[in-house]
Amino acid sequence: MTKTTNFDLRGFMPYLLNQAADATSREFEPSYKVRYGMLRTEWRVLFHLGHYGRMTAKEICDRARIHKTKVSRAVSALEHKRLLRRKEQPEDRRHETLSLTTSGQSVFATLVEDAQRFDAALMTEFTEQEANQMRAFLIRIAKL
Amino acid sequence: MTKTTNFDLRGFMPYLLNQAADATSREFEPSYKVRYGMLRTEWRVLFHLGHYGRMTAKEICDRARIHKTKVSRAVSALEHKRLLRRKEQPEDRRHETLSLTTSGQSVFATLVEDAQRFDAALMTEFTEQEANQMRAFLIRIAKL
DNA sequence: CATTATTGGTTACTTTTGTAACTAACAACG
DNA sequence: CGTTGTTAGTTACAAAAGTAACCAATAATG
Repeated sequence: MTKTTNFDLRGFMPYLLNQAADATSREFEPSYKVRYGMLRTEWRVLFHLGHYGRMTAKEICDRARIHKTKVSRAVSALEHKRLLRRKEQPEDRRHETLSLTTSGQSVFATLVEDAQRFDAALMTEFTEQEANQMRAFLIRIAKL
Repeated sequence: MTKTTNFDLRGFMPYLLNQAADATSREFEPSYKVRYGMLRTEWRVLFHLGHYGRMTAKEICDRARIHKTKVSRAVSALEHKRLLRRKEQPEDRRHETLSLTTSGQSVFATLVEDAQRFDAALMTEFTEQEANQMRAFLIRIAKL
């Protein structure tokens, strides 16, 4: 006897969120991958530093909710690309403050434009009100 | 001179979608991981078979938008767990139809309950109307 | 202050994913 | 029919992510 359920994946929020996240992320990926050989985590770290200014790796972990090993790897990758600089804090030598180099800032500026263009294009099909509603919803879901 | 931009990640849709998707998926993961040692892709394959009945790996790839190698691996994992059965089609021996075993069906039934419970809990903070709006939005974004 | 705990960060090792090349079966075309 | 192309699916190898153990610096405690 084959038991039939009425459960549909297309109503299951985690599934829908993943599909939507995947679709948009894949589409946006080339923006940083092709030109700068960056990985998603690197992009995120760059954006946190670009937006919030200098901060420590730990702060990035907390704000962006990325595991410290991922951040650690992204930081050294960005350092190798000379987009970011570390500076050990004399008052607590465990901390190192991270900040973008000049070239990091200019890459950030370019990528910001790409991101804004992408987001605008993505949202053309929605009203401004819908878009804001969505953002509010996602922020609540993600408990950001 | 530190150039300040007004770009905020918290308004960038791909970022928000990923944060929300990650948050919910991580929370839901134990449901299939702890008890059945399943991976996310395995869960998805199981759910496609559970919901749509017997189908081929290719169909799962297309519907669920999962790469064929991932599906291939998930299928053999589920097969090893005796949750799924393959059957070669005589009219075209390249195809193999997949279907859940009895035990696969009962695992599916249990997991459906978990999923429904999880989704209900997740959505308590939202009105039914909001939830539906969200789903509609995500389906459009994901072009499902 | 010596010992233990905690914290920021890295590294080694394992698991999972992505990419590309491959096999086997069938289809299409000359 | 034989060659070439396509399709479903697997496998081998490389890249990335997760986990846990680790190191060095500081904080907390007896």
